[in-house]
Amino acid sequence: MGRSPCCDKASVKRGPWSEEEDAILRSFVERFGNAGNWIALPHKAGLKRCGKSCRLRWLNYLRPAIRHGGFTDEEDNLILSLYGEMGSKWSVIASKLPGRTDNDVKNYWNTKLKKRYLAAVATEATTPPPPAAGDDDNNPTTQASSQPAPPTLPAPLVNLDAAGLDGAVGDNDELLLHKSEQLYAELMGLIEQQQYSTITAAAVDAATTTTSWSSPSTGTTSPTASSSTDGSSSSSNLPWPAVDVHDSTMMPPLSESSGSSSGLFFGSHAFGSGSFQDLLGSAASFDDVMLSQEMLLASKVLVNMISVLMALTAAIRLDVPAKLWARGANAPFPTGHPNPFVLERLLRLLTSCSVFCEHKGSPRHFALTTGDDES
DNA sequence: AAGGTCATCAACCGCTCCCCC
DNA sequence: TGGGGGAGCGGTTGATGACCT
Repeated sequence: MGRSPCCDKASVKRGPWSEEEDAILRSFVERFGNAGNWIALPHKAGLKRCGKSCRLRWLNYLRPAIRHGGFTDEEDNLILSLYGEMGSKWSVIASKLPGRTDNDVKNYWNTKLKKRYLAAVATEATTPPPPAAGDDDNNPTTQASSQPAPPTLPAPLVNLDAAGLDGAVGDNDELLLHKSEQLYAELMGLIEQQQYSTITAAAVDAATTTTSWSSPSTGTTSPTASSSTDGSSSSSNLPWPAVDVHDSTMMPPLSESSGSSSGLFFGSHAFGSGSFQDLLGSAASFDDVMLSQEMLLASKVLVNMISVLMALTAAIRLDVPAKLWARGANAPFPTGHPNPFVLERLLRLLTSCSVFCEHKGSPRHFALTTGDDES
């Protein structure tokens, strides 16, 4: 029992369209549109084609202002970014690219960009885990804020060094822009992943009633699951506390005034008294966060990391496109709970940003320092 | 030169969404 | 309110050409 087919497949022509058929379809649609019904259009136009086929042919090929091939680097980056943000929503992605069709974008992804994307994932999979807990010499926070030399850090998700960023970094703005786009895409992917992390409703309710943003150090709960040295192993079962990530008091002051340092400033007022630095120091080994059972704290680390990463990736964009910036600032924040795996990855991504800013020589790497340093 | 392999992309298929009756 | 049907979408297929052996 299936639904009836949209057309009689025995009586319609299939396969590539001829120039004559294109001309008939183009002429008809330009005069009458789809006449209110794509299914009926081929009969009215005198075409021996399925209505769906006519629609597809018009939308993907005959429609005016359609561009085929020749994707620019900017389009590549946007597709990568949007894919990381929303996945294979090709129609939505195509709508952001004037003249591009969803079919074109989908094909381009499958034949070109997907390989690049998978290569990045493969590179990430071969990188070593973050250093063990208590290895203060590898604390990225303290070194990024007080030492000019790049610290010894966990391997970045996006291998910036492999792209030749050491040395004459400032000479290759295109590369820098590309890398920042990669970071941004990775970040949006993490946010999406975070949104799908699971937690029981009971744990949510329990945590919500016992935690408070204003006193992070006291808002603790005891997870029933044991801590793991592998952050990804038990993530879906941990009863992370609820945290209202839409609470404006938790948000750093994102601003579009990229020319002003204050617009990218993340002071102690945004994170609580120095909590970001403290947390990042702890999170240099994510296990520390787990073992300390400072679950609420960890929740805030996640949110703050996302905020900082958004600003960082926007800051190191050399031209900071307004639309991208706005998208970063307004992107939906996770409403779930920190998945340890995601948190660990975020830490490493943040590390990448930190190193990147150091390489870039950007004065904005103060984003990794405390608010007190800026005043 | 011929056969094989791979990349590309137009087109198709089947499903879901959503509007209308 | 529920069902029918068109529109739209994402995944997949297949034809074609380029490249390799």
